[in-house]
Amino acid sequence: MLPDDPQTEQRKQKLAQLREQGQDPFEIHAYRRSHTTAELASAIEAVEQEHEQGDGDGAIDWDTAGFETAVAGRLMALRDQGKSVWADLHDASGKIQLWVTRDSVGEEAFESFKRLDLGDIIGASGNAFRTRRGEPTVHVSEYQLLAKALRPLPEKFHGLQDVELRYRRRYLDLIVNPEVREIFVARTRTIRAIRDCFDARGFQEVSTPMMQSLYGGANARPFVTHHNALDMDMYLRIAPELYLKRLVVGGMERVYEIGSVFRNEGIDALHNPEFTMLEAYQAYADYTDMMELFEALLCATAEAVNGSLTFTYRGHEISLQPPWQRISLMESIHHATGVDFEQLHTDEEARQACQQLDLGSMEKDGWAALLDKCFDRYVAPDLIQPTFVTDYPVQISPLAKRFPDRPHLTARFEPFIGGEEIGNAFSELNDPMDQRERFEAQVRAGREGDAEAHPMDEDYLRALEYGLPPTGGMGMGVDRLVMLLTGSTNLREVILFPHMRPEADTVD
RNA sequence: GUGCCGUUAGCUCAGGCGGUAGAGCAUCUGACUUUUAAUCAGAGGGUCGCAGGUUCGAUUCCUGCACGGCACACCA
Repeated sequence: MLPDDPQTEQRKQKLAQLREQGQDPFEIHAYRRSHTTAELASAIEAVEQEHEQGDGDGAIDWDTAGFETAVAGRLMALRDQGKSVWADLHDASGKIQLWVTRDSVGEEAFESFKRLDLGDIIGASGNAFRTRRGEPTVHVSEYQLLAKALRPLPEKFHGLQDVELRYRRRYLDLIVNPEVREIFVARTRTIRAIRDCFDARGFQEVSTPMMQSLYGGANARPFVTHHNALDMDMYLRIAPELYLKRLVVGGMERVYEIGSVFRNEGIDALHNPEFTMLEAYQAYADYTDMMELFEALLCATAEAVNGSLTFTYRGHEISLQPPWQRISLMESIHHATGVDFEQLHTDEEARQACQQLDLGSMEKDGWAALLDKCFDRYVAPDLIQPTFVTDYPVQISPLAKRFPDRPHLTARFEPFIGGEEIGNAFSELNDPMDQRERFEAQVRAGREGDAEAHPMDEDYLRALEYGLPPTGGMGMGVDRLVMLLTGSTNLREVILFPHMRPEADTVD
């Protein structure tokens, strides 16, 4: 059990006292309210407008014009004035002021109202009115304690600042930092806009396994778990890709999935081991269709969150107005660094060519890793306005289709906004023989120490052998999109419960 | 994983060249029937992250550990 501080001890005593008096708040099962606080504020405004439009002369007499209301929420401020108490009541929609007077609730209830604590959940009913200072208020005639808060809340003015506590105790963060709730409203709107966008285009939302006996669809290390009854290790998925394409083989021509994926790697401002991925596949389409899809998705989500196609991210004014620019991956690197990866054919040549650049230690890096480093360092940070980076080399695109006339390149792109990659898309490789060779190359890379290489997936190859239509596919990190749209600079600001090491006191 | 920095009251933060600490909010007592970071008067509250070491004495110095932040590494 966690140790109690004196304030908690005091609150527990108050609860014990209530129980002795037969007023245990935890015995209450429901409270029927007539208004949320936001509804009540607009209802009060409506009364005022009616008064103004009618033959209303002068001030409203709230004793007659007011109306009965019942609200419920968390007590967030108490301003005791002796024979009257002002309180702020917060609910999910906002807040409302309560005015409790001795005359309105009676001597006994008035005294026990004063014994309530900040954080207590109460329901209150009474006459709605607006104070002289303009605050919509309920003049309480009856109230009920619905749940006792046994622990004191963080400070009302500064809120909860400690980032560790904010993430560990997100409930507290949500109670005292109203802007946090806004971010998660934006997140919900984003996901709803994504669904609307796909649904309108005739896509079917599906769920594919999160626990898999074989992982794939991305270059990442998986988490391993164990199924006891089957006595077998399983992997948490790193991507839904290979399952979704099996569905396209099965005739589900337009599918998408929004769900968690898990990657066993470091944690930082842009990475959480579990994050939310969107993937979509469209039969008879190619990667250029996916570009349009990205443009449509970003526009729809930005409208849903910010009501505009332009927004500010890290000081940059960004416009999502389509069409977005396109640049070729290797040309952009050539342009920025003078290194032309298309002319480099071995790891050694690539290392030679990169000597003059500031890439840190390169001994372990091959051609592909150096290309990545060059791009990340010299090109990506400048891709502020939405840009499709195209034509990825086949070596680093094991699931993407080649260009017939340029077989070393794939019909693949990654969109960048604000200097950050927000997704990945390509024309899907549907040639089972080519796919087998790509897997074999991955398996070789794995044997040579690439921990993120794909394993061989015979069933996926068999599915391709039944025939995958030409298909365009895309993936997007939903959390990063929400970061972008909300101006957040840390992924954990848009994930309700980001991963943390266990807190010593709370585990046995 | 490596390096640097941090951890002081429920919360937000000061402070201490080694002699066990302060403020604001919150809490408690009292005053106050239009307040809203209410106000006024008074009071209580601390294993200074944990464990060792040095020392007459450690919250302060040293070492280790835990958790967190930032950077790098790994990685979308």
